[in-house]
Order: sequence, then C-alpha cells, then structure tokens
Amino acid sequence: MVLEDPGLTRPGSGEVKRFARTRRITIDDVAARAGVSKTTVSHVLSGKRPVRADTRRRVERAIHELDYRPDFIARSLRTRQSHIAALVIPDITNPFFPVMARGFEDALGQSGYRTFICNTDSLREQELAFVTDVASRRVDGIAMVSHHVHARDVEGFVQNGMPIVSIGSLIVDHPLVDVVMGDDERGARDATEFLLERYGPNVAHISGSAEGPPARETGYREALAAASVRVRSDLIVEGDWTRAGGAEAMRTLLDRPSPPRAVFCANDLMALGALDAVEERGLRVPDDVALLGYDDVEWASLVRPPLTTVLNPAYDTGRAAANLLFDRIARGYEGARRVVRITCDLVVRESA
Amino acid sequence: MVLEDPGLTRPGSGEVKRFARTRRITIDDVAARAGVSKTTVSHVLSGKRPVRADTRRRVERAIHELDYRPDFIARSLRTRQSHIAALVIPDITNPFFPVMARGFEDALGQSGYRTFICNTDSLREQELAFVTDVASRRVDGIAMVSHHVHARDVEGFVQNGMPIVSIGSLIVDHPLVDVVMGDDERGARDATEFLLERYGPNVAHISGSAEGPPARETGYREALAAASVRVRSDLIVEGDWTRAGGAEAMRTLLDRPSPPRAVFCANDLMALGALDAVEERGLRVPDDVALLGYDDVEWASLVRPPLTTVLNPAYDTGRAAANLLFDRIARGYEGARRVVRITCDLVVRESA
DNA sequence: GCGATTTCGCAAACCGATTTGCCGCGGCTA
DNA sequence: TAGCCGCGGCAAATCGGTTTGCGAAATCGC
Repeated sequence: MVLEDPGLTRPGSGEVKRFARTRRITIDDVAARAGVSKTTVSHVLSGKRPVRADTRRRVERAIHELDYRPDFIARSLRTRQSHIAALVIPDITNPFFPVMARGFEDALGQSGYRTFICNTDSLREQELAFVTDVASRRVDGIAMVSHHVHARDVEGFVQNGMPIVSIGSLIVDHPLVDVVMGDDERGARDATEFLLERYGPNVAHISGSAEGPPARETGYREALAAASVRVRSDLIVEGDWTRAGGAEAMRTLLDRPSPPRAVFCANDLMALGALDAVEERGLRVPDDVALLGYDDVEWASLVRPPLTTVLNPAYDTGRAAANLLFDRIARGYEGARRVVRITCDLVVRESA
Repeated sequence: MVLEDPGLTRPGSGEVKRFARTRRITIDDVAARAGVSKTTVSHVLSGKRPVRADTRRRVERAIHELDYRPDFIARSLRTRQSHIAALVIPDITNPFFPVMARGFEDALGQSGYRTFICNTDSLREQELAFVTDVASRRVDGIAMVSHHVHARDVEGFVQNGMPIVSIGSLIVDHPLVDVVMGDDERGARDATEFLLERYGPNVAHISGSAEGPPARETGYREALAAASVRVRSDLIVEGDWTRAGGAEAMRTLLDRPSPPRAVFCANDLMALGALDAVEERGLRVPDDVALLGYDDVEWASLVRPPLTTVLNPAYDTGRAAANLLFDRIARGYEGARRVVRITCDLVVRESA
C-alpha cells in the first residue's frame, strides 16, 4: 500500500496544501528574506531601537509577504510576561459573574490581554488549586472573588511579585493586595431609608447566612438608627441566599404578632422567595407588603411585580478590578493596597 | 541614603521575604540539589524514561523541599502545546453561553486545559481577530459559535493543523471542522406536535429573523405536515428574537380574522414578548392563547405563568464541543468531520 | 578636519523546559 | 570470554523569540 504524498497540493489551489501542515514561519525566515539579522526584525517589531527607514520597509514587506506572526509563547518565555490575566470566580453560571467577567475582559482586552476564567464553585481547594495553576502558567495577574482564601494563602505568590486583586471583601488584610467591593453598606442603607420613608417604621430584613459579610444587614441597622427607629430583633430573619430560604424567612415574618409593612431582602433571589410566600397567603405586593431586593439580577424586571432592588454594578466591578491589576502589571505601580468602593444605586420598580 | 537590604527576612518569618522577589526556582536548582542532571529531573516528572528508585526519591525530595513548579511557558515552547483552548462566542453576558462555557471548561479542565473565552458581539471583524490572536498564542484548539465566519476564513488555520469545532451550524462545509448543534428541527417539531395535540390545528409560529438558520421554522412546518394540517402563511409571523419583536408579532397574530389558539415562538424572549401582548389585550395564558418558547433560559420558570419551552442544552453542547476538540488535540484523531446533534427536550410548565 | 557621539546592524547569550544521542555498566547468552 | 542488550544517566541541541554588547559607519560640534 502506498500512502498519499502528504506534500501534494490540490490542483489549482495555489498555496493551500491538503495534508501537509506547513512549517511555522519564524523570525529567521523573515530575517533571511529581508536580508537582515533577526535582531533587526525584532527591533522593527518592537521599536525598541531605531531602524533605518529603507531597512524597516524591507523587513515589513517580508513580514507581510510571509504572513509572519510572532509566537507569543516564545516571546513570553523571554520577556517573562504572558499577557494573560486570571479571573477566579465561584461560577460563571451565576448571572452576576458573566457581566463582571465582561467588564474585566473588556478593560484588559483593550491592552492585549486575554484572560483565564476559573470556576471554583466556592470550594477552597479549587480556589487554591487554580491560583497555583495559573501561577505556573505565568499569568501576569490574578483577580479573585473568593470565600475561603485568606491573605496568608496567597502570601507566597504576592511575595514573588504576582499582582493580586480581591473582589469582594475577604482578603483585605494584605498590604499589597488591592480590593474592589460594592458599597453594600451604603446601598442597604439607601434601600432601607427608602422603605422607611415610603412605608413607615415597620420595616423588616431578611439577611443572608451568618458566614457571609454582614454589610447589608449593617446598612439596614444604620438606616433605622439614623431615623431613630428601634431595631426589633424579631424583624430580622436569616435566609440562606436562596429562593426557598427567602420564602421560609418571609413566612416567619408574616407569622409575627405585628408583621412588617415592608421587607428589605439581602438579595433578589430571597426577595423572589418572599414574593412566593406573600402570594401564598393571598396578600399582595406592594399593597399589603412591600419587597425590596439586592443585586438587580437579570430577571428582576421580568417577575410580577417587577422587583425594586439595589443595582450591584457587576460590569463596573470587573472593570475596576482590571484597572487595579493593570496598574501593577503594566504601569509599574508598586505602592500600598488600594480599596475601590463601587456605589450601588436603588432601582425603583413596582414591588416597593 | 541607604536602601533597605532586599534580601532581609522578616524576623521570625522563616522563609518569607518582605521585598525581594526571590528568583524563580528552575529545574536546574532541583537538579543541583538532588545531585543529578536536569534530564533526570525531567524524566522523573514526565515518566518518559525509567529512573532508578533511589534517584527518583532524591529528586522528588528536592522538588518538594524547593517547592518547585515547572514553568508551563517554557514547557509549551518545547512541546509545542500550550494546554489552552479557545472558546469564541458572541457574548458571555447572554445567559445561554455561561452554561455552555461551563460545560466546555469542565470537560477540558479535567484534562489540564485552561480556556480563553472571547466575546465577539457577533462582529465578523472580532471573530477573525480573536481567531488569529489565539492562534498566535498557540492554543491547542478553537471552538467557536460564529455568525459570520465561513470555512474559507479558517482554511489557513485548519491547514496548519489547528483543530476547530464549530458550534451551531455555520461552518459546516469544511471536511476537517467538526460541528455540534442543537437538533432544533426536531425540538421544534416536538413542540409543535405537542401544541397540535393539546390545542387543535390552529397553531401559529413566531419565527426569528430571516438571516438566522430556519431550522425551528422548518420543524414547525414538518409537524403540521405530519398532522396533515395545512400551513397558513398568515399564521407565520417574523419576530426579531427580541421581547419587543415578539410582542409586535403577537399583536399581528391577534389581529388576524381567525387568531391562533396556540403559538410556538422561536425563542423564549419572543415568547415573553408575546405574553406581554396577550395580557395587553386582557386575554389569558394558556386559557385563551397557549404560548411555547425555545431555549429554556434561566428565568423561563420565573415568569407568570412559567413558560413551557424547549430545553436547549447548553451544558451538553459545550461538553460535546470540548470532547470533539480533545479527540483531535490529545487523542490524535485526524479523520473526517463529525457532526454531533444535541437533542432538545420539551419542558412542560404552565404557559401551554 | 578631527574627536565625540549617535545610528544601525550583527552575533551570541538567554529565557526554562524537553528530547535526542551517546556511553558506561552489569547481566545474560552462546 | 566475547558479544549483545537493557538500564540509567548526562551533555547538548532545540523550541522561537528578546536583549546585550560590540563595532562600523554616519553625523555632529567646534
């Protein structure tokens, strides 16, 4: 049996070969064609040293004729920068994160960076594994929203010069790790103030689980305090960030001797659950009970009634993280940690 | 002025240095410490040649003591594989794609691959730019859902040995580009059959824009034909995949002399718009008009009434694409193009 | 018109791994 | 005991770029 000659060109197809994968064009090929050394080609490409005009033109022509594109990996090896960033998040499937990722990539992509997105499912083990993996891949920087990684866990990477920015609040105590976080405290305060003004002092709160950051509950308490309303502990019920948890918490509230006129829920999903519970009892939103959520997830305007909520600006958050990272990666910023707070504005729809 | 000694260790902190970024540990360091050549270290790592047990132990101990982790970039340069794949999609912010991306990454991540996600916003220019960019970065393979790139556009890359799989249907005519696509025709047929059975022959269709693939409309027509129902062209109205477009199309249908009893919409967003239009007229779903969507987007079960729809299995699609790619990247498959059709099942909720 | 400086290009070292080719050694066969 | 083979290890080449050091030529200042 005779194998087909792999070098055969298709009749009439000019350059396209059928089976041969043509050898990659390298900088040497360009140099040879232009009649210069590869050093000169490199300088034409990078502009790091002057090249005489006619020489430059010869080189550029050779590049164009050969359709030469430099090998990023070889370049990275020498320059020690990969032009890759990593974004470590719990789950791209959670609708908050795609928007954040988009903000991150848009900001960095502009400067020629590509990014790895790592889904940790909020598992500490995964979070750590990804950080070491992308470090081995020599990413230029890491942005992470992590629930379990502490400053000491990333100490080694930071000391080796890896820029890290923490999204959310957990890693706040390292002097070289920047932080960007939604200003949840203020957002929650604004939301609660709105409810107090519109519906009077009888405002309850469905909080998240105890292990999460308490900023939203804090904001709720501050608003009450500022309005000189006493905090009634029977009006603060813990949910678990889920729809079912929100419904359960709402039922508890409705069973209180004096049920609330309005409820500030720590996220939209729980607000949706609360909505379920309210309708279950034959009551109406917002006429009998007003509901206010947090995050402004994609479907917040699709439910009936459309949810009044606090917009958690995912896109801006991602972009801010990218910018902090870029400062350290490319602009040589080496100073102390910076903290960026993203303001969260109230979106008034119909549920409150 | 005297600069602080960058080599200073913090008192009592063992190995952690304050300002010095310690030189990276290389394979030579390990070799030196273990008293062998770096060749041997490499063989311990890869297992490609036998190493005597006690030598291996010495090397492993050195690796552990130095906390050595090989440099992926250097490795990639030599082995000519980056262990990176690219996923080119319109927009990660569109809720279908995060799920698909997750399926893709889960499948490939298992084998040690990381992936670049590229958002093209369906711009041809972006699609092409990303493909050449990631090719320069030497990704091992590319999966793309593209609306504007044709086989001839990627010809050059394929010929150079870059595995490509097309998600959706556009690049179907290249003998080396695998394809994975939802079996929309069948899904649409099933949906329409369901409506015919439950609501009789008076079933309309809101189609997508003309430029998209007509598979869903085709399925609708097939189901009618199979049930010997005449296709009434006044019951097929074109939407434009948006909520507003769906509403507009629905108004048109409701204005017909004999309006439909049930409507199959080519996607969920248009079904939602149709819902708007129906309620606008004071009619009820499904009692007056039944609505059926396509895709089963995240919020399909959240609207009132919950949407009956066809599940477009994003996760499976991503995973299938990853597997096709992996076959070519790592398992050396070099055969002809394969086409994988993902079946789309009906999800019956309350709108039909 | 002459030394000083700048411009332009080349050869070689370098980045950090993998892979090839070779060699010494010990055990086995004939 | 000569010849052969497999094992285990090393030196050197390789991947494809960037960067450094050097020297020849061109330009400048006076």
